[in-house]
Amino acid sequence: MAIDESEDALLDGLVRSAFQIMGVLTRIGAEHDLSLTQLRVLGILRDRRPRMSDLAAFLGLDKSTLSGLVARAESRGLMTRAPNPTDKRAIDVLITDAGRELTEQMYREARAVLAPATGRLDERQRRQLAQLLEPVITPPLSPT
Amino acid sequence: MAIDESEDALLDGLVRSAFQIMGVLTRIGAEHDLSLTQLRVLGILRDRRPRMSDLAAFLGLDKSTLSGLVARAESRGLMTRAPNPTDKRAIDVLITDAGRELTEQMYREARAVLAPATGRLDERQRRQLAQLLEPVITPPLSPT
DNA sequence: TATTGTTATACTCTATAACTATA
DNA sequence: TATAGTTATAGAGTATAACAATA
Repeated sequence: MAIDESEDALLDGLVRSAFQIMGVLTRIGAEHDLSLTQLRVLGILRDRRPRMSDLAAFLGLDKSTLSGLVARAESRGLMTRAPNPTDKRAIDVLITDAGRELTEQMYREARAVLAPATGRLDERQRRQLAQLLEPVITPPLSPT
Repeated sequence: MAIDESEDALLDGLVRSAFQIMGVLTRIGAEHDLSLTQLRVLGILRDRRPRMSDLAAFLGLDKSTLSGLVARAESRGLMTRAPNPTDKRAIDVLITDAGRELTEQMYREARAVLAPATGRLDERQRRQLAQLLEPVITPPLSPT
């Protein structure tokens, strides 16, 4: 079987861009006393209201890890817990208004920090890059 | 000032693909008892021999953090430390043969895990995606 | 019985501060 | 004086195991 160079080159590019993006998000999160995972959860909660166990599964974390993470964010007023309407065992996780505002601010900061990088592409190339990434990305949690 | 949709869409795609790639690398690293950072350092050392402080700066970590990280990897035979030839204060970090083999194995594993995702593009699209990512990526440490 | 979530515990990663050696 | 690296220490993130409540 022949070696597929295009896959190697793509993997390399994806990995390097991933580390770069993670570096930016880690720093922006840290400036607001948030871990990368907390920042990620806030991003997910912007348009979803998952139960604890689904969120843990999607993040690849143990449910006990999420208990602590949500508790810390809740004590800061960024997330809330609410009983799931249909399953009395389950707890839904929700973002608060303050959490939403903070998330959007951090997103704007990330956009500004990465502007020099994304600006090396013209608008047509940016659209094309976003389109090419789309099929590669795993679908996120279904809404609800 | 008008909102630039193409930048928002691109940022969103980059962030989501970054979390996906990080998830894969984190899991593969964990299967080999390596943290994501250790995996990343091994990747960097494949073709570089940086001093501790340059590596720490590039990774955005404190030098004390790197001391521990390299010590743990050294005790497992994956990296080595050697005095810098020109500055007696400095220590260079090198990958060992065992470290190189492990790194390449993990890279192959990542490639296999991501094959279903990258395979949703044809070869021409993969090349195009890799090319579009290139300008966005921050240049890594200069060799040596 | 199986699943959801929490708590107690232990380990790893990370930064800060204090120190030694060299520039 | 400033820089390179190490060590001691403390805080946050994570998983495992044991538990209570519900399906």
